[in-house]
Amino acid sequence: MAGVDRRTPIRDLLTNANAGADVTVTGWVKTSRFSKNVSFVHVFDGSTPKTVQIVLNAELAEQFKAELGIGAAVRIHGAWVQSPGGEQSLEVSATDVTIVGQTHPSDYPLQKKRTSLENLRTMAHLRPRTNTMQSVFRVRNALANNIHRFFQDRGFMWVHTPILSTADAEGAGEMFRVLHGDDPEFFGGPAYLTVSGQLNVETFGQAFTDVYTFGPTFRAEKSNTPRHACEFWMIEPEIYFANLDDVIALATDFVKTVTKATIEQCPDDFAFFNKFIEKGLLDSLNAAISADFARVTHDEAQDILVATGKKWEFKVGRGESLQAEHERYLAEEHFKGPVFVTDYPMEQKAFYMRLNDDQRTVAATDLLVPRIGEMIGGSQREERLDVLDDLFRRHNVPGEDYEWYRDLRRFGSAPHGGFGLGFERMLMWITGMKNIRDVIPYPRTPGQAGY
RNA sequence: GCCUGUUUAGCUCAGUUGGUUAGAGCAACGGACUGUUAAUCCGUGUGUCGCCGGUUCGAAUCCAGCAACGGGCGCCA
Repeated sequence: MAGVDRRTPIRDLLTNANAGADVTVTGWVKTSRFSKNVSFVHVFDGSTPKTVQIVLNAELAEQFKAELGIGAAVRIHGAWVQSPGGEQSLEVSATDVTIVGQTHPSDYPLQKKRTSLENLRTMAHLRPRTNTMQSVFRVRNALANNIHRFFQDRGFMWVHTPILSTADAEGAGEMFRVLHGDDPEFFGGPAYLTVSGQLNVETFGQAFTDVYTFGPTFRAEKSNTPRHACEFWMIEPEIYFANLDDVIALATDFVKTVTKATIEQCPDDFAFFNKFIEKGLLDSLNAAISADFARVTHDEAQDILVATGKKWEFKVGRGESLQAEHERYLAEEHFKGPVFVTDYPMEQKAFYMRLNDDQRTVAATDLLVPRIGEMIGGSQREERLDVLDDLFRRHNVPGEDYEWYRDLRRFGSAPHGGFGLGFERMLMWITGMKNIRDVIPYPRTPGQAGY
């Protein structure tokens, strides 16, 4: 039973249309129905949203009835046969049943019926067994894989930027302090968990041309929203000999290619999301990735908002900042799809973004998408040392803390840019899930890191 | 950080102007029945009404405090 042939994944089994084979299935009971002559047990193993139907004769049913309730771990040996039932063409006619791990339905915290996502968060150890979480995490895996494949196919190098950092002012948010119990000076000073790999990856971009990061990142902000977590994964490509147009072209290619590949790989999971999580999800995703992404400047976006004549909670107009309500209006109602907003006022963006010729705006862009808001934030970086120093001053950032970053502008500087994409936000966009906590295996939010 | 809501059975929730033994659906349990598909039918209520005080003859219900968990906004991805 050990080794490579220890089981047939249910996903593979269900694609085998040839009846007659001897098969072994391992997994957990999803539901079971017993009667005098014939009984049915549905088993899942995580390889597919579908279950395989196991048929038991009266003798086996009598023997195992008490132990085949929801949640039990089982190994079933039997024949792969035609099914008279209406909802599957083949099924396993069991000859041997082994109860590998017992459970009792009356104690089991999950039930055959619907359970709220909120309640599931209180049992992080069991929620992966539910239909929704099964689909979410299969798609999370496929999305991650497709992201790597997108970059690898285009010759990008994956750079493992550090998790620990002593830089405390990267302009991307509050940081978690890392303390060594006995030695506060372990790193020669305060150390923190990274809020972004972008500055670090630039070093490698200036040596390998096209690079990206893909890893965890940490924000110590007490954000209490369905879109924020203290620990999340981020993708940050950085390309050299490139300008903002190249960054936008890359981001467009990225979103379209990766989304399309993931939908194609997980048809059953997307059918589930489309039916139970977000009605019309597939239509809206397919429409988004087959149309051109809109593109407007920050000034134009503000003009659009002013022209609506709507009463906004926050002020609109050139020079004002785009709030969530504005971003949502632009993506959902005005452009009805993803839209790049470019050329933000300098003071609204990070110090490293490239100053435009108007001396007022920077070559930055955010990609706004329906339901999510900001999914990507990117820019061309300031490659001119004198201008960078000026930006340090204007942003009140101590340039002396970034000598190594300034060095990059001294030794073979080249125009470059990139973007940061919140992995979970993209996952929410393609699955229709409404809360970031429900697309992370173990969500970390303020007050919540138990397990 | 600001604003706001929820907390009653295993789950999802109802519970009137404060009133006697606290309810429904589903789950679970017992039984019947069926090539069934979250099967169906019959039967059974399993509860510190989040916690702690207060008001009252009487509190799930009113008041104060606390806690947990959500939602909106900000910060951002």
